[in-house]
Amino acid sequence: MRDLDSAPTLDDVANAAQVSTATVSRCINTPDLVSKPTRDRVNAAILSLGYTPNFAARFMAVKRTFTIGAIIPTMENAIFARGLQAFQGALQERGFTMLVASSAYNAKAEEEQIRTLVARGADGLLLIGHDRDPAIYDYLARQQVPFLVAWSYDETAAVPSIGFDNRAAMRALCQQIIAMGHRDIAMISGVSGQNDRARMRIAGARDAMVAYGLDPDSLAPIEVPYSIADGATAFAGLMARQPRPSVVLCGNDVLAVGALRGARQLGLTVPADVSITGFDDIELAQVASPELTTVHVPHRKMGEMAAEELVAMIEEKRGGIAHCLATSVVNRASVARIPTASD
Amino acid sequence: MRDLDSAPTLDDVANAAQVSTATVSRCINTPDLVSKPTRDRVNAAILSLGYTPNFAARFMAVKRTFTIGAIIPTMENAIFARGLQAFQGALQERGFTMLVASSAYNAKAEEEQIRTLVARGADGLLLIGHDRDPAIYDYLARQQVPFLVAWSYDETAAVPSIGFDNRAAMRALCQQIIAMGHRDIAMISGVSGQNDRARMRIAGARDAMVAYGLDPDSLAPIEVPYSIADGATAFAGLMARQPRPSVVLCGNDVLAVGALRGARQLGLTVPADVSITGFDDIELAQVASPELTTVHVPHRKMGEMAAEELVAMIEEKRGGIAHCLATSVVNRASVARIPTASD
DNA sequence: GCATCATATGTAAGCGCTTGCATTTCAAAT
DNA sequence: ATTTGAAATGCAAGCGCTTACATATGATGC
Repeated sequence: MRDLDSAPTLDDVANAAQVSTATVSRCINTPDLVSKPTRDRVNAAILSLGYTPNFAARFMAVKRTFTIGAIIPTMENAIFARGLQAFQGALQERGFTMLVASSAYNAKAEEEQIRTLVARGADGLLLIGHDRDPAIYDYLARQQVPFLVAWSYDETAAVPSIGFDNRAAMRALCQQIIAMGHRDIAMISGVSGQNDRARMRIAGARDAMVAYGLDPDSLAPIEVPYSIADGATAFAGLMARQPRPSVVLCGNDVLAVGALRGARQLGLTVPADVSITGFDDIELAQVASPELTTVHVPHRKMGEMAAEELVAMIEEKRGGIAHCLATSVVNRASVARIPTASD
Repeated sequence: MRDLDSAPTLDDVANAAQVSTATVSRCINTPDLVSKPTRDRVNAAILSLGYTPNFAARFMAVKRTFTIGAIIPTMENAIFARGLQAFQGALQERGFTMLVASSAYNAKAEEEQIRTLVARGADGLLLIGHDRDPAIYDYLARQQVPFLVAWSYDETAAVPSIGFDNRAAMRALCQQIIAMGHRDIAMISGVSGQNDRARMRIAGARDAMVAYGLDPDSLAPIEVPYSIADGATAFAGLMARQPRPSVVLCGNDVLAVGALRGARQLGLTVPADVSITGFDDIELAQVASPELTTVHVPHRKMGEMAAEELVAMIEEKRGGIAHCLATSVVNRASVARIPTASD
């Protein structure tokens, strides 16, 4: 009689089916090695006991979990959701399970999540962006856990990444804005401290300004957390500047929607009074009114590629290969053309 | 010399610090039982080796992981994100880690995720909605894993839930709609098959119609997956009905935004030509234009309470206590008052 | 009828950790 | 000086599983 006080174990099944634990294990993992009658008996026992293998025990024995951990900055906005969903889908096709943890844009928390996931035997990790304490990379190396950085691409970084060129993407958008006649450009950025994506987007905007002979320092981006409310507040601040910006570049769509709200509160019409752009092209961008001109990022594709690459790294025990995906500017209704007298 | 081929273990640390594994373990878990000099020596060894405890091994020894699993239908829309974020926050305060998996509204996948999380030693589980194969509840009971159902409240259900009364909430909204003069009511619902929330919302709408002497069958809800595109398509179908509905109740905000888009495509003005309502009150509802009249759900509160309750269930080894949170109708701009000739 | 071999099953070690119990150490009390 | 007990540490079993190796069972070929 097994202990009713806890979940059934391999042993319980073995007893019930009158075989050894080895046979039960084989029934589960390599059924071909077990004769049909025995197999049936074991399966019946498994079913009737409601047995599920204990992962931890299996992990200890084989050192594989077929689990991939993903640590994202937040679930609260849709930026990562789509990519992750695709990531998970692709993973599942390959027999892996995804577990996600969110760090709330907090470096310390992220580190803890990483340790948690590794300690739990994640076979690999998906991380967002490059910026983090080098100690974490040391740790990962020491633990020999394959990992991949996504949502960011940096050919100079030592770690493999699958993403897009945030800088070039914002540069392209900003160049187009300038070409449309805008000269007084402002920007609302996410907090760039531990966020290379935010930093690169700022850099891209400055690049474009330099290319057109504008003073990049006049961009003077204001940095706030990625939320609608913060976007609105920041926008109000920007509108007080002299000269008043004719366009506000936003670090992402959420911020842009906030800016839109800010404009409405100020009684300004977008894009007639002021133009606004986003970044990411999440659903929000099309729901907003006016619809946002933004940078389209192939989130889904990125998630799939990340899964593919990460699994390959694990299975083939090799380093990762970086991939850079193309982004594109999508023009919608939130940007106006400005007639320029000269220049 | 330890095997450089794998992560350092307790043994490695013990060797390096010249103590037994027991002492190292105590250093980590009950430092008070270890003398200062020894502790320092051990900590130094831990640091220099970059040691992290192996969770699986610890789990095997103590049967606790301080991990809670959450299985949500999707990450793709914000419905669950806010609640989960709050859930995770509250969990963290209590020393637990949250791991989430998404089932993509697929019952089979959900079952697998549940097993995965349980097998990985989750101390407890957060599930969304009541509808699922009874076998899963059996399994959970047999494995003795505490779990809590959220986003749904059902006092008659045998399992503990923390949520709100979807039926009453929709009833309240619909009653108000009728009171505003609407008689031709249509509805776009999520797929109600394995989704008690969707079903209850439909039931609530019917309740209201019955209360006002309208034929509830005329509601004839059309069911589609929760996506903007599907909402738009469904809306177009509804507008072809005779008589044309004066209001379209939507199963959630995402669908409502889709309906809004559908209306725009048809050249209809909301709410002048047709009214539209949502459910959930996620950010989208305020970003949409016109802003959505919807049912406000206290997601954040729900997440926090779920965390509190689940942890209590685990720590105190007791059953869960159901809680029902209040929802409220929030009136914004997507519903018009209709002048009724009579009655 | 016996060696040979494929097939089916069992035995037991080991994965990394915790923890009850045993042992050692050392200071305080007698 | 001896006893006593608290404090610090070590020993070793056990958590549930996999798997190399050993063993048993028949069928096959000579």
